[in-house]
Amino acid sequence: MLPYSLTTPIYYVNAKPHLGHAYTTILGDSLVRFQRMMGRRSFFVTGTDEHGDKIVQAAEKAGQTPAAFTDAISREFSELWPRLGVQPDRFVRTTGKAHKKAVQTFLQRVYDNGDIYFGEYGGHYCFGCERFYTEKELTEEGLCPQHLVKPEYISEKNYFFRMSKYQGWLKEHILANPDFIRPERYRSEVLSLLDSGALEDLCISRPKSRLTWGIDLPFDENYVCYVWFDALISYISALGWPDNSTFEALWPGEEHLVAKDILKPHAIFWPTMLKAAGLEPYRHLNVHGYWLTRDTKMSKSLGNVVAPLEYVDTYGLDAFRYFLLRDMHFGSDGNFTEEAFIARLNADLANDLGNLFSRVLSMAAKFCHSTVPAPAEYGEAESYVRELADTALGNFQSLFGEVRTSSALEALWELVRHLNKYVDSAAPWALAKAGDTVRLGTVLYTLLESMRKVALSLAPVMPETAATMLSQLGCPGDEEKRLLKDEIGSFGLLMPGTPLAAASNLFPRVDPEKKRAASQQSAAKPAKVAPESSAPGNIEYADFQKLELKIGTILVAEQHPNADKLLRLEIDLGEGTPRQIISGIARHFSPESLVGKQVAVVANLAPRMLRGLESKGMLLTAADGDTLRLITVEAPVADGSSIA
RNA sequence: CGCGGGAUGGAGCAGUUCGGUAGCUCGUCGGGCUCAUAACCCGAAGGCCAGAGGUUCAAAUCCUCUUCCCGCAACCA
Repeated sequence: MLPYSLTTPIYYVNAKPHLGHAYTTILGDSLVRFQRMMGRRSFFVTGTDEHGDKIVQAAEKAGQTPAAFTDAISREFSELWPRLGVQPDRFVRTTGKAHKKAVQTFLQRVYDNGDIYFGEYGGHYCFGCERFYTEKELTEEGLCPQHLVKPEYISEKNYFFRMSKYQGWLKEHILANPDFIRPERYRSEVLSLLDSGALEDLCISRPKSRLTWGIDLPFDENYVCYVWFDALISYISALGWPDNSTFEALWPGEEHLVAKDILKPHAIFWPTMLKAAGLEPYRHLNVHGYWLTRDTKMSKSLGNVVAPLEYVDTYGLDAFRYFLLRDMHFGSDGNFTEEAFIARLNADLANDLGNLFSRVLSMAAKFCHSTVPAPAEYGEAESYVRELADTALGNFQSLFGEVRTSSALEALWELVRHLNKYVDSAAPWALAKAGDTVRLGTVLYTLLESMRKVALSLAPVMPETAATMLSQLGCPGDEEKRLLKDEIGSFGLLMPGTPLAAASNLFPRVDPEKKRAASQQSAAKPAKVAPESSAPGNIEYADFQKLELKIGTILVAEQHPNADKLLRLEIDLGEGTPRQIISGIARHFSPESLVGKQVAVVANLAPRMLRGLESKGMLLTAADGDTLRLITVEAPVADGSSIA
């Protein structure tokens, strides 16, 4: 059987890990665990991408060297994965020695093949953004869309990868391999991209005069390699290419897992790069959508992207993993809300699965002294359960293998739900009352054996819970020993006489009302109960004092000339001249309604250009769902009055 | 016309590739059971599948047009 190797993207370390990273990596982990349980040798790679100007900038901002900065953020990623139950076989860093060597070998090889050439790169360069713009990206007047200034046309000598040469080959490859890019919608998107025009060659270098934080080109020491070329090669450098045999063993069985925003580099750059280097393309590019959080639209709230990781602490890791894989249909966007999370946890995990374990183990305790009973003759109902178990597991396995985790879990739940029905119709308590121990044994055995199959199937998604369930069923460690595919068509592995757990409470129900009250309490708590300012999440009073909060009167409010969502405000803070503040509240307030109001303002925020206008401060508002309200005073005060 | 996604019973979604009795979860209402985590089981109500036109024996599904939402990128200090 072919080995299975899977990569997540290597994450760019200019920001800390968030829900999106967590999802991709948990999904990857589950897929790899699944393949392992199907009997395939497997290998799981994740890592961090650490070169480029953005990193240099972010490091400068943090007052660190790029090396120290990337070390720190990279560690945040590598230390997060164990907390999420993820165990990569390799964590690759693009600043690693082996990776550098791989990139240089790769470049040299493509260079020797004649697919890298030295050429002129002309473009509209905006010094504010420190980047080039294409004609299309500029405004109608030919200005930088960010700063609304005329960019300078500069030309620069650079190295180019002859990507255009492989356009025809790539298109044929995608047409000949319908599941090369999946799901279908992204394959279509790539095909239309290829059809829409000639592929341009890819600029793959930056002169050291502009950027030194990168890997030296092997054939010109005045240049470093530019981001994508460097980053994509990590997928093979992680496997030891060009040296060791891991690569030989695993390539080209490679699966890549990415979010839709980086479709183009993976679907177009990467295969053509591989082709140019004389390597086979990967097997599948699996593309998923985004998690939308309710707060995404509300720009004013902070930290909403990290918050979901707190769900792991509140509700448990396995519930979190289950939710992510169950609620997002692969390829589409998904919604992450606490309501949806609790609803899923209660319905699927507590009511269906948890309660099934609870009631069956409890009956086994009452009627069979907590040991596995011996089955006698299977009747029609039992045949149906066995048939359904085969069908459900079969569907689960084929869907999971296609990365359709949501449908796969749904298929498995058909069995879980039926087992609850079967309990009701077979009514073991009635059999016990009537003294029919033979029939009772058959029914309970059928339930226990089916539950074992469910538990085993869930191991890739919920490793901890699966281990608990199997241990309660008297077969601890089976998730390591048993192969999932052997569970189809077999029945009767559980040994009669094996001791069972006396009770089970896998997923306690969550009361949404109480939960909300509790989380509100805990939000209010830290100030009172934990005056220890060193507690994480709290700030020192001195930190608060750094903020200069003031009241001012809005003198002028008008639509930003070049932005839908922004208003341009002039606010009198008692400083003689009013402040110009740009605020993203145009969707919530009409300009007329604001003039004359006294509002709260952060007065000492660093100025920032917004769509061409400078904003010197920030207007404070209260967000209630989608509704915004101004923070104002109960009676008029002098402009410039401070808030404390 | 920047790219893309979507509109299916009260809510959230499958189903659309390859036309053929409209399905799931939650919620609501009625009933059952007592092994269980106020859970589970049975039953019911509730949809002319956004609108208009077309193809077809037959359209949620294919084609054309329209309307309305959303994501990305911009415009979150």
